[in-house]
Amino acid sequence: MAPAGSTIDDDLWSAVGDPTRRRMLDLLLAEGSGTATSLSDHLPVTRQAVAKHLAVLDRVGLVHATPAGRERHFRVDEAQLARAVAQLTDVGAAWDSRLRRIKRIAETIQRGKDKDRAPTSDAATPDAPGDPTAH
Amino acid sequence: MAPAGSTIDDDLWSAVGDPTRRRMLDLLLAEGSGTATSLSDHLPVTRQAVAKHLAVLDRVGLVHATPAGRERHFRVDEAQLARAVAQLTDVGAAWDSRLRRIKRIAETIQRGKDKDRAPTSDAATPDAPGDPTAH
DNA sequence: CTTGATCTGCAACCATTGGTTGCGCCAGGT
DNA sequence: ACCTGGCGCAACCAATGGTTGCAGATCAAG
Repeated sequence: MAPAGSTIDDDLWSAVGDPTRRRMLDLLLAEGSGTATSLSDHLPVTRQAVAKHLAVLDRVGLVHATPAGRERHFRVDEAQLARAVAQLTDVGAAWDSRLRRIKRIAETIQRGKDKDRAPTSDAATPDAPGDPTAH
Repeated sequence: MAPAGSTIDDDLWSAVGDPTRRRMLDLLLAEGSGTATSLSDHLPVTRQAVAKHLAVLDRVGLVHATPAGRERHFRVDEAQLARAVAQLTDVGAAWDSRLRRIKRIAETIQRGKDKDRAPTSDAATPDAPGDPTAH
């Protein structure tokens, strides 16, 4: 267990990795903005839990708060979310291509002479519209 | 906090959501197969931790083990991983389209902005067909 | 066959985190 | 002035990622 290399933006990933947080982002995107309590109305968790999640999302810059009277309105930082999405599709694309290559090799080996490819079950999405975000 | 909708395939997501598990899948894909100890050699965590992660991945069917002598070799279930990748890009696409539409709306508003401003009217937009976290 | 080196699984234990309840505080509408 | 609704903070609980330590297999030699 030697190398400690980590994908620098793991924070973004794990921020988006939580189902609740994904749904929160969804709601925020759908409604434009919202407070902890307003979000908790549409979620199966308490206001305080939502507040914590908002804190997390805020820390990685996926949302940011604007105080309005006695309320704190949150809205999504679209640019940052775009970055996250880019990473998502990035990883997806990487794995996808690997799977594709492996599958190709397997076929090549199996039928040592036929080179054309057959419809290989449930392939994922085609090439991701990949964003040039590292890797 | 009312609706308790939990996306069925959240398991797949959170399985892939962990950075360590992602790197494990990466290693397995790269090397074809591996054991807990062999993987832990290339990871910053102990063998036992890797074993636990392998258990998780096994439970959701992303990998499966084949006993070989006194070792247990794990290899990736490509089909299942393909499904996971599909979900990844799926969510990514959903958010992406939302971001795009929002941008469009923003432009529209800016064009006609001088007078009346819609409070949260854009909130009522019927938006995407389904819960993007669902599939 | 015995010994020793590994590879494995199991158990106890710690730290983080998602979640809850409960409280006190402050902004506002009546 | 008063009550109401929204927030933050603190205590507390359960699950999980991670560690160390140990007992049980199994292979390779001696």
